[in-house]
Amino acid sequence: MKYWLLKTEPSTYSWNDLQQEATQTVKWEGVRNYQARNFIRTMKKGDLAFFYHSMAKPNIITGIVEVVREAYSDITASDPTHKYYDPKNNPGNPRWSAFDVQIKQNFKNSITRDLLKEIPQLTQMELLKKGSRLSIQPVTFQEWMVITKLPDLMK
DNA sequence: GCCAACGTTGGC
DNA sequence: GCCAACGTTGGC
Repeated sequence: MKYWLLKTEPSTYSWNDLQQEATQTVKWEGVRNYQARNFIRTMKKGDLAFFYHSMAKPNIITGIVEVVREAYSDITASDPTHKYYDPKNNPGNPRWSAFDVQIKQNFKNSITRDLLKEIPQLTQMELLKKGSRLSIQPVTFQEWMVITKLPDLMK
């Protein structure tokens, strides 16, 4: 099993939006970056991911989601009316992939980016690297273990 | 194949 | 709102 971090701007799609979904599941569409797409294609059912709010005040990890459907063709790329439309997409050989995630755990206390930056074991984390823009990032087992323990410590 | 120009991301 | 860093595009 692998671990991930999924970035989203809450003004676009938030943790609260996900909680409102009938099945607490969402199609993760609109990724238009090759590196992120390649990660999507390695995802397996049961993989877990942190749900991260970027461009927010403050930036936080809100909880954990589980991959419930593995990579499939992102149809928004071939829909001219969709904001994620990609005119260069070839529907016969789709260039972009989507996947589905479902809420696994809601952190009673969100973990702020500021807190993550204070943890010595996380200095190498992709999210915290200068200039890091990847919207889908692998998280190491060690990082995962450190971070999942934080909500309890914050009580 | 190089690289300048451009548009976007995203922390601060 | 600023601006550094990044990925993509396109002329050459």
